[in-house]
Amino acid sequence: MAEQAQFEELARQLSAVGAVKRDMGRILPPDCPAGSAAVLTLLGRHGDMRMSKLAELLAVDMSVTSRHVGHVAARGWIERHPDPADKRSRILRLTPEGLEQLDELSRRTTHLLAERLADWTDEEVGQLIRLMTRLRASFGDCRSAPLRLPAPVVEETTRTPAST
Amino acid sequence: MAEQAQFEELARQLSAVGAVKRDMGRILPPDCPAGSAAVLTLLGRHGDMRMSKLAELLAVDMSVTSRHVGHVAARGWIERHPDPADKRSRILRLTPEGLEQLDELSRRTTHLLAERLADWTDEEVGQLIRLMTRLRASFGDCRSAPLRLPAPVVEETTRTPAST
DNA sequence: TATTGTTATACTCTATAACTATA
DNA sequence: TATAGTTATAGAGTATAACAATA
Repeated sequence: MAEQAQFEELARQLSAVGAVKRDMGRILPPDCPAGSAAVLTLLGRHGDMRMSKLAELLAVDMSVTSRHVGHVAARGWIERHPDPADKRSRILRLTPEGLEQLDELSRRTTHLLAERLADWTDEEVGQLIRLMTRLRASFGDCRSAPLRLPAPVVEETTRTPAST
Repeated sequence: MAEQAQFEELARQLSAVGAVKRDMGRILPPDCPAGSAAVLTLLGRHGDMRMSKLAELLAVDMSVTSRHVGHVAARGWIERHPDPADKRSRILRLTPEGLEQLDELSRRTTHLLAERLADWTDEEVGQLIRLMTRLRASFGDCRSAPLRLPAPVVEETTRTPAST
């Protein structure tokens, strides 16, 4: 088990990594915001799937997924086919144009990372990937398990209260 | 230098880490969204500072910083003192109430991470912190250096390689 | 009655641009 | 003229809730 100071530092790093994400977002092709890029990437990796499956992989609510998918479909990058096994479902599939868009995405992100991480070794990048993957796994499907808050210590603690 | 497949995977992990951040955000105290928490955390760590310095640490535009600071100041968690050396500037300082709020933040995030990362070793957490820190450093202050996009492969590459 | 997916609404975070007040 | 900070506006991402269609 790690120490408290480490946890605080990790929390800080998680908060700050947003800057990196935003930097990545700036190179995305027109009409293809981060949400759309994530949809294309996951469909490219895992193949055709239903909305619910995609929402799970994206780790966002299905309403959010629906919006992203709508954006992507409106541009002809994916198609939504009815699921013969369940008429409520829709099967998502990349179109050839979607594949092209995905290739363009790969080119851009790869190029950016190659530039930014020019002095990283293969092993270092691999290690970061492994740790981030594990981090996500450790949080996993906690979206249902609200977690126990530490007893709300509104009053006396280690620190003297500001007597009002 | 790492391989392309690694860069794509890292991009995916960066995109997906948002789920972890959102999970962390759900435990924040009332009236204290992530932006406010970041302001308090950085002031607690680095001590009093000016807006511009805080904006740099947050790695966001100063207009964004101004909004977050306004929110935090409105709740009495920080004070904005005039800078005697430069009347355009304002020095930010945590109040005792801000310190309490910061303690509560620490408690909650520490508790959550201790729960989620119960099976992580001290060394593993430290490694993730080091790699994320380095990642941020590698991206660094690239907000000014727009970066060269890979030649827009729409038609033939009219312009190639940016020879430094 | 429960589940899949969509839509409406609201909130947070962010950047750009216009503005003020100082330097 | 340039810089520090504020505010207005707009865009992206997300969650909740209400809803439709089907299981």
